[in-house]
Amino acid sequence: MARTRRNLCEQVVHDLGFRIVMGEIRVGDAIPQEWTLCEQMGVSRTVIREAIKSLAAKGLVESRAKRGTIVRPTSDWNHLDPAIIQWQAGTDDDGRNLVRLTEFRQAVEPRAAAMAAERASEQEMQQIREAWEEMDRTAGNDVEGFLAADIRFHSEIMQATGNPFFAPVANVIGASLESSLRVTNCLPSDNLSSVPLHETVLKAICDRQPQVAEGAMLSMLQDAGKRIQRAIATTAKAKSQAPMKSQTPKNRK
Amino acid sequence: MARTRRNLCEQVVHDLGFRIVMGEIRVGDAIPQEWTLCEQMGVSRTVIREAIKSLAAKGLVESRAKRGTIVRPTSDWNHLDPAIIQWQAGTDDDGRNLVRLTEFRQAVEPRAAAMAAERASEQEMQQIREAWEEMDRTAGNDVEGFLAADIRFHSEIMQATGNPFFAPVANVIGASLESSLRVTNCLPSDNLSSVPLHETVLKAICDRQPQVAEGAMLSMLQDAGKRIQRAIATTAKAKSQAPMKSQTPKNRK
DNA sequence: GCTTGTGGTATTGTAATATAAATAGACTTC
DNA sequence: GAAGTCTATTTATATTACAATACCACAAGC
Repeated sequence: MARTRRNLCEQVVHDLGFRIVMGEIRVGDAIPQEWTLCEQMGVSRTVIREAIKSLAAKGLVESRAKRGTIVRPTSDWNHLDPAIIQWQAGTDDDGRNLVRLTEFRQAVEPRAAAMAAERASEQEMQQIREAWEEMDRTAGNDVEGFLAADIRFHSEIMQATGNPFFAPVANVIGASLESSLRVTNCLPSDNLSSVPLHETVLKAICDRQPQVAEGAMLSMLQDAGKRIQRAIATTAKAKSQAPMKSQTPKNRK
Repeated sequence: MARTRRNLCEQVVHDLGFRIVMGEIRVGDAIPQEWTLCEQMGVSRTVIREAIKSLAAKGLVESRAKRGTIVRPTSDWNHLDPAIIQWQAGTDDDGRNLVRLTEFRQAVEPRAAAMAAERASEQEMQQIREAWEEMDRTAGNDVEGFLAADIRFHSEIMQATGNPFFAPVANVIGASLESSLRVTNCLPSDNLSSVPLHETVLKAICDRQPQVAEGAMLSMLQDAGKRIQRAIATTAKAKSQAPMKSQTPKNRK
């Protein structure tokens, strides 16, 4: 699916990675051996091997001579790797993954906001403020632009913690917001309500009030979590109400 | 340095990765080109390329034809990757990295403990309990064994959240505890005091008391944080007091 | 002078092939 | 039947060749 990637290797990584994450190859099982993959995908062994090295670096697989390349237990996967998150989002038909993403954010972001309030530099506060201004500008009309600004707002806060271990959380935020947009299927006007919530967090950080920032971030995320739960419940109901209507094949352009 | 790794590629990954993380090659700069690395390390281009693919998968570098392979900004690094954490620990001479590790744990683990209390399965609770029993058994005599059990205790809690996005946090925990052991340089008897703290967390999880688990985990980590701060302060003072005494080469067996 | 195009060139990307090392599984030996 | 040995298969490494790409310098045109 999707457009051709920058090079062959990335394409193979994406293809194999997705097949593993979606469960086509189960944990502990071996993926097809190198030559088989070469023939299946029409590329040289060099490309296959380099792709497998990429997947191994992400913790997805492990290669050993003669035994083949086996899929490692999911607890070893680097779940915060952008690629893995993307592949998982692609298999998230019932929104369960989105719930987990949000849950993780609720655990991490409040404290991160507090830390940002404690020691964001002037420049970092400026970055956060600019992201918020962009949200304010695009709310109500430009859904794509608002999404990008929203992601940037939260990512800048992670940056402002001054602790690099928070950086990978930005990947979760991005995936969560994108996925959320798809699931809740909201109107541009729905964004308007979240602008003041973000403003509260922004002000608390700039005023160096960690407690306030933490609380505001938490309630913002809990609010988002509730919206997602509602959206999932309704789509699940819609599905169970009309399970016999083939697959709604019509209005897909 | 260190013993030879499983294969050539891993050795090269480790070597290059460490050089990048320690800052020998700065962000934005290009690493030596493939042939140069081949000659420097005495391996074929195949090995170098596969190693670079590994590093690229971890977000450390990015290759483009003709431009070379450049080091990506640190915000793109997968800071929760076990290898990167290990390399960073290797450059952490002043304990600043350990402080960051602990800080991150303080942000994540309390909520994780609460989640575990909410929905750990019987089996998961049993795993946590077994880890604690192992801590109890080794405290006071077996430093290595206690460390392993401690790591397992916290990792099992991450597992018990039921949310895979918490899994990579286990890497931070492992590195933090190992590094902490080195920095605080504690006696086996010092472990005795942390057993009851862990027991409180264990009991709260098994009794399904999220609030209690969260609070207990937080105070445990704050306690650890204080100990680390103290240890760093004293070593820093020791260093500044005697900066001319070559490198204390003596009592290292 | 400045922009735009054009080709040379160095570097990574891909391919093909050969050989080495490792190991699962069959086989042999006692 | 247990332990060691052999063999075949698969990954690991090496080598070579060529393709694609993008930096750079130089030339052409405004």
